[in-house]
Amino acid sequence: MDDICRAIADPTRRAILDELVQRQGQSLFELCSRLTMKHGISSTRQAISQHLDVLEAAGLVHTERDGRSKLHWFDGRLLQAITRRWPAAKKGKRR
Amino acid sequence: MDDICRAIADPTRRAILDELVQRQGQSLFELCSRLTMKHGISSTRQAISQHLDVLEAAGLVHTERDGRSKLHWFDGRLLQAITRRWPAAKKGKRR
DNA sequence: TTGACATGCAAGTATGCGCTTGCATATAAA
DNA sequence: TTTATATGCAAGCGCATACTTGCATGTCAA
Repeated sequence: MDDICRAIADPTRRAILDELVQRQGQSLFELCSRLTMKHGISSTRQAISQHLDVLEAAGLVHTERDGRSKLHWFDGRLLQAITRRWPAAKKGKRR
Repeated sequence: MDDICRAIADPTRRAILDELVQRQGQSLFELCSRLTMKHGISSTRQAISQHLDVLEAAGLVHTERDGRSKLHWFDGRLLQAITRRWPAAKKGKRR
């Protein structure tokens, strides 16, 4: 839970998740160019790679090697734990 | 969205949300003692107060003054945006 | 093999953030 | 009023972390 919440605390990592939702199975290079083009992110390849490590360690991204590329898939199942832990209903104020 | 994700990235703030879910309308002092007793958190009152400011700025906690106390309510509606933005389904890997 | 391509590793830097400390403000009781 | 209670404000410290830089590893084609 700690890893998940910290992983989505960074705006670049949230953009990476957005990108993977739009197109699963992207390589590091694909992600870098699409993040630059569509999300206005000007980080280096190494920075994106480190973000992907964080997302993978949190269980939000799964990977698979394909030759000299490494492909990435988003998996949002663990995010459900957030709304399960803190129900949305706002209880009325006591008066 | 940025405020929400950063707000739940801290373990003490997550414990505060847990406490408010269990008992809404707590004052700062109530929260401090209950966090110490039940969650093993040994932060000062000022630290908890700063965490509450972050949670309130993110819209996850609403407050109301009551004499010299300030009461706090949890509101988890904005947390729904997380699972709405990133659907849980994990698409199959392409082979 | 050589060369190009895609990623991995590691050290250094710098900003952000959680926390403490000290004092100030506001409300309620004596 | 004086005293105690509950919270607010602000400066400073230390650590975590996002980022860059440079080099290394691994894969494929010619």
